[in-house]
Amino acid sequence: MAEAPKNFIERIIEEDLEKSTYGGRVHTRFPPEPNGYLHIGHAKSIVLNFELAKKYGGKCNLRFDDTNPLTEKQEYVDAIKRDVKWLGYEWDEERYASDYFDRLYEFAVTLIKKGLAYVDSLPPEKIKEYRGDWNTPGRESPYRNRSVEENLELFERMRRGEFKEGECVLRAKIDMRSPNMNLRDPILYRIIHAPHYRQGAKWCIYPTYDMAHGQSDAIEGITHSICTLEFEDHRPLYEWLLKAIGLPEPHPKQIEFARLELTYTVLSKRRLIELVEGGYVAGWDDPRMPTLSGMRRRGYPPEAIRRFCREIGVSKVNAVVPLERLEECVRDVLNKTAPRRLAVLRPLRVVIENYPEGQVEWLDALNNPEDPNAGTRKVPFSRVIYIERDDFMEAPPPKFYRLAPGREVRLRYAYFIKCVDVVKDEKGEVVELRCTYDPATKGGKAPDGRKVKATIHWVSAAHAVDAEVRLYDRLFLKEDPTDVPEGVDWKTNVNPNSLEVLYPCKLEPSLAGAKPGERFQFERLGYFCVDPDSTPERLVFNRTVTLKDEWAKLKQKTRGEAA
RNA sequence: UGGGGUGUGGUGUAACGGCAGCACACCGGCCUUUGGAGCCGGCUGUGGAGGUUCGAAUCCUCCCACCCCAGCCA
Repeated sequence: MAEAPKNFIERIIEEDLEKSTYGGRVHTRFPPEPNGYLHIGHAKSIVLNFELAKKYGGKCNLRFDDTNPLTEKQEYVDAIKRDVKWLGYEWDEERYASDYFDRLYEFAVTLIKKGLAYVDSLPPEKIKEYRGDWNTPGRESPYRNRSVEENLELFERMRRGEFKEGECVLRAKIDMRSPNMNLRDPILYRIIHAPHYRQGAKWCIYPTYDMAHGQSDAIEGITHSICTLEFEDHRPLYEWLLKAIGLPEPHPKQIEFARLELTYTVLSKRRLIELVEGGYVAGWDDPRMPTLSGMRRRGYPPEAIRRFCREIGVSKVNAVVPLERLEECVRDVLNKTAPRRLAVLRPLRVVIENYPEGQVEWLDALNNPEDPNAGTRKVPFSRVIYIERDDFMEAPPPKFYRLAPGREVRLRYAYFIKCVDVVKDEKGEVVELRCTYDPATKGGKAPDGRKVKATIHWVSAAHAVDAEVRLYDRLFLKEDPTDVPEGVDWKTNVNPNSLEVLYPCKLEPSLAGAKPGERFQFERLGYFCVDPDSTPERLVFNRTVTLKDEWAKLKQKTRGEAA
């Protein structure tokens, strides 16, 4: 068998395995901060970390990087755990950086004792000023050379709450002239007089990311600490701290990869919050949101998201992936798994003149042509049916194969019908079609072998179940939603038509008992998922994704050429 | 402007000194009781200039472009 192509991270891991850098161990972690909901970008990291562990017989922890009590909440922890599980992963250990606060404090004391950290009493503005910039080396704080004893005492007083926020911080003593800003005496501990959602009022000093992350990795025995590209500059600090504290070797290895970007999507926490708080969407789980909870509600199967994350690969190149690619994965999975049903979204009444009044036939329909084991079901046929408005045109253009005056088409699983008359209202709008059917074509087969160009879907009017259907389109008008002229709000790129609600749509009766979360293909239309808002009295479906539509593409193309 | 990183078809990724491959998209054909699915075929690429080498996407030099860094966020 041909070797599966390896990404650069797998290469590094295999080299470590070969050299036994970590005694043959592989231990990764997914380290979210519980201050927001997980989105498709996190999914890339989740899939990467968990599947790397699995592939090499290692472990993967779920670790909450909860070092900032101002923004973190248990609610987010719960949501994150739910989403990771939904995606299909089980962590080996559930850890919290906040559980390490005691040890982290001891690490800080160790650094002070080694003369590698000091309490700085410069106010925030001064610290910023002393840091310099890219072209100017920083200056050393006048407090940089306090004695170990003084630093120890000051740090202890910080812990006891004797200082106000901003009055002092603990800093690593590295190099104020370093071209890497992260090495200009980075802040390790700051004072925040706020209770922590897990630690309560125990602490009023909290470690920064740099102080907490690598040390947490080391505590947990993480071997490969995978993060995104923006932390590349932090790696020297990551390594410096591990060594300075004297954590046992081998130290975990930080590896950076490019985060996911998707067209027609924003993934920054800040922007996602703006969408929710600005009322552009109904909430974090709005089916238009790129959050995992939104996608779940939209009807995306977790398998599709996993597949997508594997397909896009891992590298260090900032890459924007077309949204269509995700949708293609969704279609792929649903095509194999979603039961087919007949549903008419925009009903047009059709009377079959030569079909006996009052007669009903229950016809056999395949549940899934892709899956022979899916079986069949019965759908009722009668004299009055609904078809899709789009499936009829009074003056059909070339290449339009569906119903038109005088034309014959097949009703899926039923009969051939021919349009003999068009009924309009006073405004000239088509309100009803009069058709005839050919009794010899029952089941959709013509014994004389004649062909029709199209097969359309339909629902018996007398048996139809009414439902609300929510049609979703991309949330933004532009591939890059943040692309706006100077001074213009990026949210002007929000698509005003990203949601269209249809009612009453007509469903075949077998859909009557559909439960929230159930997914179906409405034939010729797309995949649909029952929304949690759905009740037995009023069914609500979300359109997950449309089917590929050659006709729509053709229409668009000819329109483009005409323009 | 200092530092760190990255450039392979339209898009995303392989090839790690030896035939530039794969997937998606796109185009064409076949098939079809979903204009779906499936099947077959096709197009398009190593950022640029030098150099080393029998041989360079790969090594060297210079240039160009893009991304990240000046939070007591992560």
